[in-house]
Amino acid sequence: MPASLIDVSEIPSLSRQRLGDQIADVLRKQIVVGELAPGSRIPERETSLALGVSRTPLREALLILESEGLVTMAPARSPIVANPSPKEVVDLLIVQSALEALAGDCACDTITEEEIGHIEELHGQMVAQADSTESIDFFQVDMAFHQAIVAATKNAPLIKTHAQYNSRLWRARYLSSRRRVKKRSLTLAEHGNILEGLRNRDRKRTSRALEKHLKTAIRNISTILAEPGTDA
Amino acid sequence: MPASLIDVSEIPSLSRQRLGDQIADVLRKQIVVGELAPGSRIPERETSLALGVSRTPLREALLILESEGLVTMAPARSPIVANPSPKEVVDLLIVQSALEALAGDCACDTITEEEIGHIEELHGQMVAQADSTESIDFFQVDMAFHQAIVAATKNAPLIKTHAQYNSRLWRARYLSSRRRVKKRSLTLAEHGNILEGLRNRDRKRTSRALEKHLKTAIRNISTILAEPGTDA
DNA sequence: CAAGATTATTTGGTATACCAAATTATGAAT
DNA sequence: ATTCATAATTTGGTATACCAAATAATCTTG
Repeated sequence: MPASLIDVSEIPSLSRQRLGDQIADVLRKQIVVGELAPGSRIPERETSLALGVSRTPLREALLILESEGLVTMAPARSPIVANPSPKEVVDLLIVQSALEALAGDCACDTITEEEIGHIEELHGQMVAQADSTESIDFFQVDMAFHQAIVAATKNAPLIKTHAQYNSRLWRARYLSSRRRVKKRSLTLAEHGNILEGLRNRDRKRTSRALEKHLKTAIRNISTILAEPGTDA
Repeated sequence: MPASLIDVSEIPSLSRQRLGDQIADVLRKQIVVGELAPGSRIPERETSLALGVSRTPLREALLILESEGLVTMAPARSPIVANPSPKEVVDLLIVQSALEALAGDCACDTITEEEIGHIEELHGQMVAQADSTESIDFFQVDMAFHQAIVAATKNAPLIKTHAQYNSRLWRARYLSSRRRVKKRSLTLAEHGNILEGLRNRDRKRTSRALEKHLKTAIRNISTILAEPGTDA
Protein backbone atom coordinates (compact mmCIF):
# COMPACT_ATOMS: atom_id res chain seq x y z
CA MET A 1 0.00 0.00 0.00
CA PRO A 2 2.07 2.90 -1.24
CA ALA A 3 1.40 6.16 0.53
CA SER A 4 0.13 8.98 -1.60
CA LEU A 5 2.50 11.75 -2.41
CA ILE A 6 1.10 14.59 -0.42
CA ASP A 7 -1.35 15.21 2.32
CA VAL A 8 -4.22 16.92 0.56
CA SER A 9 -5.12 18.85 3.69
CA GLU A 10 -4.22 22.04 1.91
CA ILE A 11 -6.84 24.50 0.78
CA PRO A 12 -9.02 22.04 -1.07
CA SER A 13 -10.28 24.37 -3.73
CA LEU A 14 -7.32 26.57 -4.50
CA SER A 15 -3.76 25.93 -5.59
CA ARG A 16 -4.32 22.39 -6.72
CA GLN A 17 -1.33 21.34 -8.74
CA ARG A 18 -1.01 18.60 -11.26
CA LEU A 19 0.25 15.30 -9.98
CA GLY A 20 2.99 15.34 -12.58
CA ASP A 21 4.43 18.55 -11.17
CA GLN A 22 4.43 17.16 -7.66
CA ILE A 23 6.14 13.99 -8.80
CA ALA A 24 8.69 16.06 -10.70
CA ASP A 25 9.42 17.93 -7.49
CA VAL A 26 9.95 14.70 -5.58
CA LEU A 27 12.18 13.14 -8.22
CA ARG A 28 14.08 16.37 -8.79
CA LYS A 29 14.96 16.54 -5.13
CA GLN A 30 16.11 12.94 -5.13
CA ILE A 31 18.21 13.44 -8.24
CA VAL A 32 19.75 16.67 -7.08
CA VAL A 33 20.97 15.27 -3.78
CA GLY A 34 22.19 12.10 -5.44
CA GLU A 35 19.63 9.86 -3.78
CA LEU A 36 18.91 8.82 -7.34
CA ALA A 37 22.40 8.37 -8.67
CA PRO A 38 23.47 9.60 -12.10
CA GLY A 39 22.92 6.87 -14.66
CA SER A 40 20.43 4.95 -12.57
CA ARG A 41 17.24 3.76 -14.19
CA ILE A 42 13.76 5.07 -13.46
CA PRO A 43 11.46 2.32 -14.75
CA GLU A 44 8.03 3.77 -15.31
CA ARG A 45 5.82 1.02 -13.91
CA GLU A 46 7.96 0.28 -10.89
CA THR A 47 8.42 3.94 -10.01
CA SER A 48 4.79 4.88 -10.50
CA LEU A 49 3.77 1.96 -8.32
CA ALA A 50 6.21 3.02 -5.64
CA LEU A 51 4.79 6.52 -5.70
CA GLY A 52 1.23 5.31 -5.67
CA VAL A 53 0.24 6.88 -8.97
CA SER A 54 -0.31 5.68 -12.50
CA ARG A 55 2.20 5.89 -15.28
CA THR A 56 0.56 8.91 -16.87
CA PRO A 57 1.50 11.58 -14.31
CA LEU A 58 4.86 9.93 -13.70
CA ARG A 59 5.51 10.21 -17.41
CA GLU A 60 4.62 13.88 -17.29
CA ALA A 61 7.10 14.33 -14.49
CA LEU A 62 9.79 12.55 -16.48
CA LEU A 63 9.14 14.80 -19.47
CA ILE A 64 9.48 17.86 -17.28
CA LEU A 65 12.73 16.57 -15.85
CA GLU A 66 13.98 15.68 -19.31
CA SER A 67 13.34 19.21 -20.49
CA GLU A 68 15.32 20.40 -17.48
CA GLY A 69 18.20 18.15 -18.43
CA LEU A 70 17.98 16.02 -15.31
CA VAL A 71 16.67 12.89 -17.01
CA THR A 72 17.59 11.27 -20.29
CA MET A 73 14.89 9.43 -22.18
CA ALA A 74 16.16 7.16 -24.92
CA PRO A 75 13.72 5.68 -27.46
CA ALA A 76 12.99 2.29 -25.98
CA ARG A 77 14.99 2.21 -22.80
CA SER A 78 14.11 3.05 -19.23
CA PRO A 79 14.57 6.73 -18.46
CA ILE A 80 17.85 7.31 -16.66
CA VAL A 81 19.16 10.02 -14.40
CA ALA A 82 21.34 12.34 -16.45
CA ASN A 83 25.06 11.79 -16.05
CA PRO A 84 26.68 14.89 -17.50
CA SER A 85 30.16 14.64 -18.92
CA PRO A 86 32.89 16.85 -17.47
CA LYS A 87 32.72 19.01 -20.58
CA GLU A 88 28.99 19.44 -20.11
CA VAL A 89 29.38 20.41 -16.47
CA VAL A 90 31.89 23.06 -17.45
CA ASP A 91 29.57 24.29 -20.19
CA LEU A 92 26.77 24.55 -17.67
CA LEU A 93 29.00 26.45 -15.27
CA ILE A 94 30.02 28.88 -17.98
CA VAL A 95 26.41 29.76 -18.64
CA GLN A 96 25.58 29.86 -14.96
CA SER A 97 28.46 32.25 -14.49
CA ALA A 98 27.05 34.62 -17.09
CA LEU A 99 23.57 34.36 -15.59
CA GLU A 100 24.80 35.25 -12.13
CA ALA A 101 26.93 38.11 -13.40
CA LEU A 102 23.82 39.43 -15.12
CA ALA A 103 21.81 38.92 -11.95
CA GLY A 104 24.32 40.87 -9.92
CA ASP A 105 24.16 43.70 -12.41
CA CYS A 106 20.36 43.81 -12.47
CA ALA A 107 19.95 43.28 -8.74
CA CYS A 108 21.81 46.48 -7.99
CA ASP A 109 18.85 48.30 -9.48
CA THR A 110 16.05 46.15 -8.13
CA ILE A 111 17.14 44.81 -4.76
CA THR A 112 15.38 46.09 -1.67
CA GLU A 113 17.00 46.85 1.65
CA GLU A 114 15.13 43.90 3.15
CA GLU A 115 16.58 41.59 0.54
CA ILE A 116 20.06 42.91 1.20
CA GLY A 117 19.41 42.21 4.85
CA HIS A 118 18.38 38.66 4.06
CA ILE A 119 21.49 38.04 2.02
CA GLU A 120 23.63 39.50 4.79
CA GLU A 121 21.98 37.10 7.17
CA LEU A 122 22.79 34.17 4.92
CA HIS A 123 26.35 35.38 4.74
CA GLY A 124 26.40 35.56 8.53
CA GLN A 125 25.23 31.96 8.75
CA MET A 126 28.01 30.85 6.47
CA VAL A 127 30.60 32.65 8.56
CA ALA A 128 29.20 31.01 11.67
CA GLN A 129 29.28 27.55 10.08
CA ALA A 130 32.66 27.98 8.46
CA ASP A 131 34.14 25.46 10.88
CA SER A 132 31.14 23.18 10.97
CA THR A 133 31.84 19.59 10.05
CA GLU A 134 28.45 19.35 8.42
CA SER A 135 29.49 20.32 4.94
CA ILE A 136 25.92 19.99 3.74
CA ASP A 137 24.71 22.94 5.80
CA PHE A 138 27.42 25.28 4.60
CA PHE A 139 26.81 24.22 1.05
CA GLN A 140 23.07 24.73 1.19
CA VAL A 141 23.41 28.22 2.59
CA ASP A 142 25.95 28.92 -0.13
CA MET A 143 23.40 27.94 -2.75
CA ALA A 144 20.72 30.00 -1.01
CA PHE A 145 23.03 33.00 -1.08
CA HIS A 146 23.30 32.85 -4.84
CA GLN A 147 19.63 32.15 -5.33
CA ALA A 148 18.71 35.15 -3.22
CA ILE A 149 20.74 37.44 -5.41
CA VAL A 150 19.06 36.15 -8.54
CA ALA A 151 15.64 36.39 -6.91
CA ALA A 152 16.32 40.05 -6.13
CA THR A 153 16.29 40.84 -9.84
CA LYS A 154 12.55 40.04 -10.04
CA ASN A 155 13.32 38.78 -13.54
CA ALA A 156 11.14 35.66 -13.71
CA PRO A 157 12.75 34.04 -16.76
CA LEU A 158 16.19 34.64 -15.32
CA ILE A 159 15.16 33.18 -11.98
CA LYS A 160 13.74 30.07 -13.60
CA THR A 161 16.63 29.47 -15.95
CA HIS A 162 19.12 29.97 -13.15
CA ALA A 163 17.21 27.52 -10.99
CA GLN A 164 17.37 24.91 -13.72
CA TYR A 165 21.08 25.30 -14.19
CA ASN A 166 21.44 25.10 -10.43
CA SER A 167 19.63 21.78 -10.37
CA ARG A 168 21.88 20.31 -13.01
CA LEU A 169 24.98 21.59 -11.26
CA TRP A 170 23.97 20.88 -7.70
CA ARG A 171 25.69 17.54 -7.43
CA ALA A 172 28.94 18.59 -9.05
CA ARG A 173 29.10 21.67 -6.89
CA TYR A 174 28.33 19.70 -3.77
CA LEU A 175 31.14 17.27 -4.45
CA SER A 176 33.44 20.19 -5.06
CA SER A 177 32.34 21.89 -1.87
CA ARG A 178 33.11 18.82 0.19
CA ARG A 179 36.72 18.86 -0.88
CA ARG A 180 37.16 22.50 -0.16
CA VAL A 181 36.25 22.60 3.50
CA LYS A 182 39.70 23.97 4.17
CA LYS A 183 39.25 26.83 1.75
CA ARG A 184 35.98 28.21 2.99
CA SER A 185 37.67 31.44 3.90
CA LEU A 186 38.21 32.15 0.21
CA THR A 187 34.56 31.50 -0.53
CA LEU A 188 33.56 33.80 2.30
CA ALA A 189 35.89 36.53 1.10
CA GLU A 190 34.42 36.37 -2.39
CA HIS A 191 30.92 36.43 -0.99
CA GLY A 192 31.84 39.44 1.09
CA ASN A 193 33.02 41.17 -2.02
CA ILE A 194 29.76 40.44 -3.79
CA LEU A 195 27.79 41.65 -0.81
CA GLU A 196 29.77 44.87 -0.68
CA GLY A 197 28.97 45.49 -4.33
CA LEU A 198 25.28 45.01 -3.65
CA ARG A 199 25.31 47.30 -0.64
CA ASN A 200 26.80 50.08 -2.73
CA ARG A 201 24.56 49.13 -5.67
CA ASP A 202 27.71 49.04 -7.75
CA ARG A 203 26.73 47.09 -10.83
CA LYS A 204 30.16 46.54 -12.26
CA ARG A 205 31.72 45.49 -9.00
CA THR A 206 28.89 43.11 -8.17
CA SER A 207 28.80 41.41 -11.54
CA ARG A 208 32.58 41.18 -11.73
CA ALA A 209 32.73 39.73 -8.22
CA LEU A 210 30.15 37.09 -9.14
CA GLU A 211 31.94 36.31 -12.36
CA LYS A 212 35.22 35.86 -10.55
CA HIS A 213 33.54 33.73 -7.89
CA LEU A 214 32.10 31.41 -10.53
CA LYS A 215 35.37 31.27 -12.40
CA THR A 216 36.91 29.95 -9.21
CA ALA A 217 34.21 27.31 -9.08
CA ILE A 218 34.85 26.31 -12.67
CA ARG A 219 38.54 25.88 -11.96
CA ASN A 220 37.92 23.76 -8.88
CA ILE A 221 35.33 21.54 -10.45
CA SER A 222 37.43 21.06 -13.55
CA THR A 223 40.30 19.65 -11.54
CA ILE A 224 37.98 17.36 -9.61
CA LEU A 225 36.36 16.07 -12.78
CA ALA A 226 39.77 15.44 -14.28
CA GLU A 227 40.43 12.86 -11.57
CA PRO A 228 39.21 9.30 -12.05
CA GLY A 229 35.62 9.24 -10.90
CA THR A 230 35.26 8.30 -7.30
CA ASP A 231 31.76 9.05 -6.20
CA ALA A 232 30.03 9.88 -2.96
CA MET B 1 -9.35 11.66 -42.33
CA PRO B 2 -6.60 13.80 -40.84
CA ALA B 3 -3.23 13.26 -42.43
CA SER B 4 -0.52 11.94 -40.19
CA LEU B 5 2.15 14.35 -39.05
CA ILE B 6 5.15 13.21 -40.97
CA ASP B 7 6.07 10.97 -43.80
CA VAL B 8 7.78 8.05 -42.14
CA SER B 9 10.01 7.49 -45.14
CA GLU B 10 13.01 8.33 -43.02
CA ILE B 11 15.49 5.72 -41.98
CA PRO B 12 12.97 3.32 -40.51
CA SER B 13 15.13 1.88 -37.78
CA LEU B 14 17.16 4.83 -36.60
CA SER B 15 16.29 8.22 -35.21
CA ARG B 16 12.69 7.47 -34.46
CA GLN B 17 11.39 10.30 -32.35
CA ARG B 18 8.47 10.39 -29.99
CA LEU B 19 5.21 11.68 -31.40
CA GLY B 20 5.06 14.25 -28.64
CA ASP B 21 8.31 15.81 -29.77
CA GLN B 22 7.14 16.02 -33.35
CA ILE B 23 3.87 17.62 -32.31
CA ALA B 24 5.78 20.06 -30.15
CA ASP B 25 7.83 21.01 -33.19
CA VAL B 26 4.70 21.62 -35.25
CA LEU B 27 2.97 23.67 -32.59
CA ARG B 28 6.11 25.58 -31.72
CA LYS B 29 6.49 26.67 -35.29
CA GLN B 30 2.87 27.78 -35.43
CA ILE B 31 3.16 29.70 -32.19
CA VAL B 32 6.42 31.34 -33.09
CA VAL B 33 5.19 32.75 -36.38
CA GLY B 34 1.92 33.82 -34.83
CA GLU B 35 -0.18 31.34 -36.74
CA LEU B 36 -1.41 30.40 -33.31
CA ALA B 37 -1.98 33.80 -31.80
CA PRO B 38 -0.97 34.68 -28.25
CA GLY B 39 -3.82 33.95 -25.88
CA SER B 40 -5.59 31.56 -28.22
CA ARG B 41 -6.82 28.26 -26.86
CA ILE B 42 -5.41 24.85 -27.72
CA PRO B 43 -8.19 22.42 -26.74
CA GLU B 44 -6.73 18.98 -26.31
CA ARG B 45 -9.36 16.85 -27.98
CA GLU B 46 -9.95 19.14 -30.91
CA THR B 47 -6.26 19.70 -31.55
CA SER B 48 -5.29 16.06 -31.23
CA LEU B 49 -8.07 15.14 -33.63
CA ALA B 50 -6.89 17.76 -36.11
CA LEU B 51 -3.38 16.37 -35.92
CA GLY B 52 -4.52 12.80 -36.23
CA VAL B 53 -3.13 11.64 -32.91
CA SER B 54 -4.50 10.85 -29.50
CA ARG B 55 -4.51 13.20 -26.55
CA THR B 56 -1.56 11.49 -24.90
CA PRO B 57 1.24 12.61 -27.23
CA LEU B 58 -0.43 15.99 -27.75
CA ARG B 59 -0.40 16.42 -24.00
CA GLU B 60 3.31 15.58 -23.94
CA ALA B 61 3.87 18.24 -26.57
CA LEU B 62 1.93 20.79 -24.53
CA LEU B 63 4.01 19.98 -21.45
CA ILE B 64 7.19 20.49 -23.43
CA LEU B 65 5.94 23.81 -24.74
CA GLU B 66 4.82 24.83 -21.28
CA SER B 67 8.30 24.17 -19.93
CA GLU B 68 9.63 26.34 -22.75
CA GLY B 69 7.29 29.13 -21.75
CA LEU B 70 5.34 29.07 -25.00
CA VAL B 71 2.14 27.63 -23.57
CA THR B 72 0.34 28.32 -20.32
CA MET B 73 -1.58 25.50 -18.70
CA ALA B 74 -4.03 26.57 -16.04
CA PRO B 75 -5.61 23.97 -13.74
CA ALA B 76 -8.89 23.27 -15.47
CA ARG B 77 -8.81 25.45 -18.52
CA SER B 78 -7.74 24.81 -22.08
CA PRO B 79 -4.04 25.38 -22.60
CA ILE B 80 -3.42 28.75 -24.17
CA VAL B 81 -0.61 30.24 -26.18
CA ALA B 82 1.54 32.33 -23.88
CA ASN B 83 0.98 36.04 -24.11
CA PRO B 84 3.97 37.61 -22.40
CA SER B 85 3.61 41.03 -20.81
CA PRO B 86 5.86 43.85 -21.99
CA LYS B 87 7.84 43.54 -18.77
CA GLU B 88 8.34 39.83 -19.42
CA VAL B 89 9.51 40.45 -22.97
CA VAL B 90 12.06 42.92 -21.71
CA ASP B 91 13.17 40.48 -19.03
CA LEU B 92 13.62 37.81 -21.69
CA LEU B 93 15.62 40.18 -23.86
CA ILE B 94 17.87 41.09 -20.97
CA VAL B 95 18.76 37.44 -20.46
CA GLN B 96 19.06 36.81 -24.18
CA SER B 97 21.45 39.72 -24.35
CA ALA B 98 23.69 38.20 -21.70
CA LEU B 99 23.54 34.81 -23.41
CA GLU B 100 24.62 36.23 -26.74
CA ALA B 101 27.37 38.31 -25.20
CA LEU B 102 28.63 35.12 -23.58
CA ALA B 103 28.32 33.28 -26.87
CA GLY B 104 30.35 35.92 -28.65
CA ASP B 105 33.04 35.65 -26.03
CA CYS B 106 33.19 31.86 -26.17
CA ALA B 107 32.86 31.63 -29.93
CA CYS B 108 36.08 33.57 -30.41
CA ASP B 109 37.85 30.54 -28.98
CA THR B 110 35.81 27.81 -30.60
CA ILE B 111 34.64 29.07 -33.96
CA THR B 112 36.11 27.49 -37.08
CA GLU B 113 37.02 29.29 -40.26
CA GLU B 114 34.17 27.48 -42.01
CA GLU B 115 31.72 28.77 -39.46
CA ILE B 116 33.02 32.29 -39.86
CA GLY B 117 32.52 31.85 -43.57
CA HIS B 118 28.96 30.72 -43.03
CA ILE B 119 28.19 33.72 -40.86
CA GLU B 120 29.77 36.01 -43.44
CA GLU B 121 27.53 34.47 -46.03
CA LEU B 122 24.47 35.13 -43.89
CA HIS B 123 25.63 38.69 -43.47
CA GLY B 124 26.01 38.96 -47.22
CA GLN B 125 22.44 37.75 -47.70
CA MET B 126 21.18 40.40 -45.35
CA VAL B 127 23.06 43.10 -47.19
CA ALA B 128 21.62 41.86 -50.44
CA GLN B 129 18.08 41.82 -49.05
CA ALA B 130 18.36 45.11 -47.25
CA ASP B 131 15.97 46.70 -49.70
CA SER B 132 13.73 43.68 -50.08
CA THR B 133 10.09 44.30 -49.32
CA GLU B 134 9.80 40.83 -47.89
CA SER B 135 10.57 41.72 -44.31
CA ILE B 136 10.22 38.09 -43.32
CA ASP B 137 13.28 37.01 -45.26
CA PHE B 138 15.53 39.67 -43.83
CA PHE B 139 14.29 38.86 -40.37
CA GLN B 140 14.84 35.14 -40.68
CA VAL B 141 18.39 35.58 -41.86
CA ASP B 142 18.92 37.97 -38.98
CA MET B 143 17.84 35.28 -36.56
CA ALA B 144 20.02 32.72 -38.32
CA PHE B 145 22.99 35.05 -37.96
CA HIS B 146 22.61 35.11 -34.19
CA GLN B 147 21.95 31.40 -33.97
CA ALA B 148 25.05 30.62 -35.96
CA ILE B 149 27.21 32.56 -33.52
CA VAL B 150 25.76 30.69 -30.58
CA ALA B 151 26.13 27.38 -32.37
CA ALA B 152 29.81 28.12 -32.91
CA THR B 153 30.40 27.90 -29.16
CA LYS B 154 29.64 24.15 -29.22
CA ASN B 155 28.19 24.71 -25.75
CA ALA B 156 25.08 22.50 -25.88
CA PRO B 157 23.29 23.93 -22.84
CA LEU B 158 23.93 27.46 -24.06
CA ILE B 159 22.65 26.60 -27.52
CA LYS B 160 19.49 25.07 -26.15
CA THR B 161 18.73 27.82 -23.68
CA HIS B 162 19.35 30.45 -26.31
CA ALA B 163 17.03 28.67 -28.71
CA GLN B 164 14.29 28.64 -26.12
CA TYR B 165 14.62 32.33 -25.44
CA ASN B 166 14.62 32.89 -29.17
CA SER B 167 11.32 31.07 -29.52
CA ARG B 168 9.70 33.15 -26.83
CA LEU B 169 11.03 36.35 -28.34
CA TRP B 170 10.53 35.53 -31.98
CA ARG B 171 7.19 37.24 -32.36
CA ALA B 172 8.11 40.42 -30.50
CA ARG B 173 11.30 40.72 -32.48
CA TYR B 174 9.51 40.10 -35.74
CA LEU B 175 7.01 42.84 -35.05
CA SER B 176 9.87 45.12 -34.15
CA SER B 177 11.76 44.21 -37.29
CA ARG B 178 8.79 45.08 -39.48
CA ARG B 179 8.73 48.63 -38.22
CA ARG B 180 12.40 49.13 -38.72
CA VAL B 181 12.72 48.42 -42.40
CA LYS B 182 14.07 51.92 -42.82
CA LYS B 183 16.81 51.36 -40.28
CA ARG B 184 18.27 48.17 -41.59
CA SER B 185 21.54 49.93 -42.26
CA LEU B 186 22.04 50.28 -38.52
CA THR B 187 21.39 46.59 -37.99
CA LEU B 188 23.85 45.75 -40.73
CA ALA B 189 26.48 48.05 -39.27
CA GLU B 190 26.15 46.39 -35.87
CA HIS B 191 26.32 42.95 -37.44
CA GLY B 192 29.42 44.01 -39.33
CA ASN B 193 30.97 45.04 -36.07
CA ILE B 194 30.17 41.68 -34.50
CA LEU B 195 31.58 39.89 -37.52
CA GLU B 196 34.76 41.88 -37.36
CA GLY B 197 35.19 40.93 -33.74
CA LEU B 198 34.80 37.27 -34.62
CA ARG B 199 37.24 37.47 -37.50
CA ASN B 200 39.89 38.87 -35.17
CA ARG B 201 38.81 36.48 -32.43
CA ASP B 202 38.58 39.50 -30.20
CA ARG B 203 36.48 38.32 -27.27
CA LYS B 204 35.81 41.69 -25.70
CA ARG B 205 34.93 43.39 -28.93
CA THR B 206 32.61 40.61 -30.04
CA SER B 207 30.74 40.32 -26.78
CA ARG B 208 30.46 44.09 -26.42
CA ALA B 209 29.20 44.41 -29.97
CA LEU B 210 26.56 41.76 -29.34
CA GLU B 211 25.58 43.36 -26.08
CA LYS B 212 25.19 46.73 -27.73
CA HIS B 213 23.23 45.19 -30.57
CA LEU B 214 20.78 43.58 -28.16
CA LYS B 215 20.51 46.76 -26.12
CA THR B 216 19.33 48.45 -29.30
CA ALA B 217 16.74 45.73 -29.72
CA ILE B 218 15.53 46.18 -26.15
CA ARG B 219 15.11 49.89 -26.69
CA ASN B 220 13.15 49.43 -29.90
CA ILE B 221 10.88 46.72 -28.59
CA SER B 222 10.22 48.66 -25.42
CA THR B 223 8.89 51.62 -27.35
CA ILE B 224 6.73 49.39 -29.52
CA LEU B 225 5.29 47.58 -26.53
CA ALA B 226 4.53 50.89 -24.88
CA GLU B 227 2.11 51.69 -27.69
CA PRO B 228 -1.47 50.43 -27.50
CA GLY B 229 -1.41 46.91 -28.87
CA THR B 230 -2.17 46.78 -32.53
CA ASP B 231 -1.30 43.37 -33.81
CA ALA B 232 -0.27 41.90 -37.12
C1' DC C 1 30.37 -27.15 -24.73
C1' DA C 2 29.74 -22.97 -27.37
C1' DA C 3 27.24 -20.08 -30.51
C1' DG C 4 23.34 -18.74 -32.85
C1' DA C 5 18.41 -18.68 -33.41
C1' DT C 6 13.95 -18.40 -31.39
C1' DT C 7 10.63 -17.57 -27.96
C1' DA C 8 9.14 -15.26 -23.63
C1' DT C 9 9.08 -11.23 -21.00
C1' DT C 10 9.90 -6.67 -19.83
C1' DT C 11 9.45 -1.82 -21.11
C1' DG C 12 8.36 2.42 -23.25
C1' DG C 13 4.91 4.64 -26.59
C1' DT C 14 0.22 5.48 -27.79
C1' DA C 15 -4.72 5.11 -27.56
C1' DT C 16 -8.82 4.88 -24.97
C1' DA C 17 -11.83 5.10 -20.86
C1' DC C 18 -13.36 7.35 -16.83
C1' DC C 19 -13.84 11.09 -13.46
C1' DA C 20 -14.23 15.58 -11.44
C1' DA C 21 -14.15 20.37 -11.99
C1' DA C 22 -15.61 24.16 -14.72
C1' DT C 23 -18.28 26.32 -18.08
C1' DT C 24 -22.39 26.97 -20.51
C1' DA C 25 -27.13 26.46 -21.21
C1' DT C 26 -31.68 26.22 -19.42
C1' DG C 27 -35.52 27.20 -16.67
C1' DA C 28 -37.95 28.99 -12.66
C1' DA C 29 -38.95 32.75 -9.62
C1' DT C 30 -39.25 37.60 -8.62
C1' DA D 1 -37.19 40.99 -18.44
C1' DT D 2 -33.57 40.05 -15.13
C1' DT D 3 -31.38 37.16 -11.93
C1' DC D 4 -30.33 33.22 -9.58
C1' DA D 5 -30.32 28.29 -9.22
C1' DT D 6 -29.79 23.97 -11.45
C1' DA D 7 -28.88 20.68 -14.97
C1' DA D 8 -26.26 19.41 -19.20
C1' DT D 9 -21.97 19.49 -21.48
C1' DT D 10 -17.39 20.44 -22.31
C1' DT D 11 -12.62 19.96 -20.76
C1' DG D 12 -8.52 18.77 -18.46
C1' DG D 13 -6.44 15.17 -15.17
C1' DT D 14 -5.64 10.43 -14.22
C1' DA D 15 -5.92 5.51 -14.79
C1' DT D 16 -5.95 1.57 -17.62
C1' DA D 17 -5.42 -1.16 -21.88
C1' DC D 18 -2.96 -2.37 -25.87
C1' DC D 19 1.02 -2.57 -29.02
C1' DA D 20 5.67 -2.81 -30.75
C1' DA D 21 10.39 -2.79 -29.90
C1' DA D 22 14.08 -4.37 -27.12
C1' DT D 23 16.06 -7.35 -23.88
C1' DA D 24 16.57 -11.67 -21.57
C1' DA D 25 16.03 -16.46 -21.41
C1' DT D 26 15.80 -20.90 -23.50
C1' DC D 27 16.45 -24.22 -26.82
C1' DT D 28 18.61 -26.15 -30.73
C1' DT D 29 22.50 -27.26 -33.47
C1' DG D 30 27.26 -27.48 -34.95
